[in-house]
Amino acid sequence: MFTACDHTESPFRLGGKWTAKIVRCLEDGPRRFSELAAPLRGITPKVLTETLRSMERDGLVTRTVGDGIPPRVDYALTPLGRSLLAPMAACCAWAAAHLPEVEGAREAYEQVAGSAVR
Amino acid sequence: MFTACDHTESPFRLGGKWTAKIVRCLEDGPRRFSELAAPLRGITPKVLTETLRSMERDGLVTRTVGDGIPPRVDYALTPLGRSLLAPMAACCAWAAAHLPEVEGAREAYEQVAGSAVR
DNA sequence: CCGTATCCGACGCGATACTG
DNA sequence: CAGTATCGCGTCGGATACGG
Repeated sequence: MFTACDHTESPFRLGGKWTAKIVRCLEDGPRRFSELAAPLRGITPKVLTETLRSMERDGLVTRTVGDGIPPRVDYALTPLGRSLLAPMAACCAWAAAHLPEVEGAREAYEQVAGSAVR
Repeated sequence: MFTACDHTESPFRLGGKWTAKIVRCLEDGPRRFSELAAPLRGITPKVLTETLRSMERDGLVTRTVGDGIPPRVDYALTPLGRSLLAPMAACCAWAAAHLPEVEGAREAYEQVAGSAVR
């Protein structure tokens, strides 16, 4: 999703299940691994690691490791990642505003589909 | 992706591979099935049908069937679907503007990862 | 022209358990 | 604390062929 607008193919997609939420969690500053996991309820450490790695790979976040016991790792948005905040906020606002409409449309559609079968 | 911003779970995601492109294809008015398939190079009829159905289900597009030979079916954005254009344009603009950066970051990351292994 | 039917591989995501 | 190691399953997307 959200490749360039000219219908060319692009190898990167921003559509991971958790990506948007992680960006927003990092909006107000760096967060530790466990600080990210807490608000993202239900995410497993494996998936959180995977997602953060791919975001790091794409230049959206940085990963800084502190040396000590216990370990401390901080994740932070890069300027590139920060530039994502505005467009993503627009989409999030859309979702928040129109979720009820979508759900209503779904219910209405189920009615029609259900009656069509019978 | 792009559920409500409050970290609640939501059953709907806008992250289909072709959804965004279809919305933009419909921006300037209704399009027939084949008119959609043409610019979306590589999409199979099955997937196009599936995607359009789910968008119809969510109230984003309408499907109007003309009676005649050959058959004619037009797809058009609903007001709800049209309201998606603005936020999506923001994301598409981001992608267009920052795609090179992301690709650069990927190459740089490959360098590091590759040298780390060896 | 506008789809449907079938089959299938790949990947995303999760559960669970374990480690430096 | 911050991960890694395995395993598994469901969904998404694609190839191909056929139908009204």
